[in-house]
Amino acid sequence: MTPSEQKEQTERTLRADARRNRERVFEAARELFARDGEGVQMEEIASHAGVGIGTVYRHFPTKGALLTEMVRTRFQRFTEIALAAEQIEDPWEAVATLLTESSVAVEGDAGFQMAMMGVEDLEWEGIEQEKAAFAAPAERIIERAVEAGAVRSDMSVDDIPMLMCGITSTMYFAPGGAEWRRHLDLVLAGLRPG
Amino acid sequence: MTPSEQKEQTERTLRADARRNRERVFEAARELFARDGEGVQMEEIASHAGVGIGTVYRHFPTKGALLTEMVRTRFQRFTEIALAAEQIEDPWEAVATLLTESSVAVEGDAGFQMAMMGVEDLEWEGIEQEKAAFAAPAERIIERAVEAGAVRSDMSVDDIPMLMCGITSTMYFAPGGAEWRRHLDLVLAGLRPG
DNA sequence: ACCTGAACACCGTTCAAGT
DNA sequence: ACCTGAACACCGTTCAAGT
Repeated sequence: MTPSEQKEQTERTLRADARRNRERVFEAARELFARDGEGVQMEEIASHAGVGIGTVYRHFPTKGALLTEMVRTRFQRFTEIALAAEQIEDPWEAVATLLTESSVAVEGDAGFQMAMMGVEDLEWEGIEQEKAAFAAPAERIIERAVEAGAVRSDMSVDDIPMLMCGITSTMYFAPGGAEWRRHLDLVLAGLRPG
Repeated sequence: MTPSEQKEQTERTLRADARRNRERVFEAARELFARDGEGVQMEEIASHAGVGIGTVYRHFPTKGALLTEMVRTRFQRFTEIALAAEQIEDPWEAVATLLTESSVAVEGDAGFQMAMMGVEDLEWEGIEQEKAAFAAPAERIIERAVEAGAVRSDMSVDDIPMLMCGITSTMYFAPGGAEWRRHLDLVLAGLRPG
């Protein structure tokens, strides 16, 4: 049974009140992680969700599992962005939009920023599927740009998380500011054919 | 009294055995932070230094203070690198060497990497002097490169910590690997005049 | 089945007692 | 003056008792 099958099964079997609680816990965690980073306390998440601390642990075995869930939903957003960027006609614009929109998506979420930089060693195992779903359109965007001579010929899809991680580190270091746009500009310039 | 004057005075006034202990604690912390990151326990630092936990706290009021001291010595290394790079004749090579050597200096130190990325909010207050000492030669290197048309005309000294932070995030995410050199390559390409 | 919160474990920090 | 380590505080996690 794959993790996602297991999860679906769980969701189906869950009693209505339990499902509501699970959802509330996750929403509370998402909000608090976004606002305050990975440092929020489990007790705070519980009270924000209106449940006891034990209920948080019933649905998510560790704090890390809660983080992994949060990262999973963020990754789905990346995939949406990639699919939309693929529709852009100009090959370079597609690449630039992919990176810019992805950065914007990360901008307001301190917890996700920390996760992207690998601060805690996050459980990436539950996220393989989402990574693959993102990689497929991203790969097509890059291949098209390479063939059109719009980016350096050695650009690969593996450059994206690497560069995103760098831009994210600027967001995290200078929160609320626009310094990361400067970083993005430099990185985009570095991707042009040389 | 500036922090450094205070520190010097402390060092002078310290009893010989106390000074030796202080040094041992700092060395132990430096090694362990470098190897294992900011996660090392104070107790581990103490036993590695061969002193009681109370002695660690006698010399450094918090774990953060120990991290700040470690970062200070790392910054001094950056300044050495900048002064050496300034002697390089080719203006572009000076810039490239500055960034490359700085990256290499960060490579083996997980704790410093985390500090650079702002994981814990580090006390940067004690490090203003070291930052200024680095900024001076770095500024001269960049100005020369801008005037020679070797880098984009809007490059500034503030780009350096930003870009270093990004490269560091790659090191931290893919430790032991050479992926960060690819990141550096891209960044250097982005600095070329456009 | 699921929920709750008191209790436990772990680690940063303090402080009374020792030299 | 300086050192030590037992004790405290804080936060992630568990589990016995409740519905």
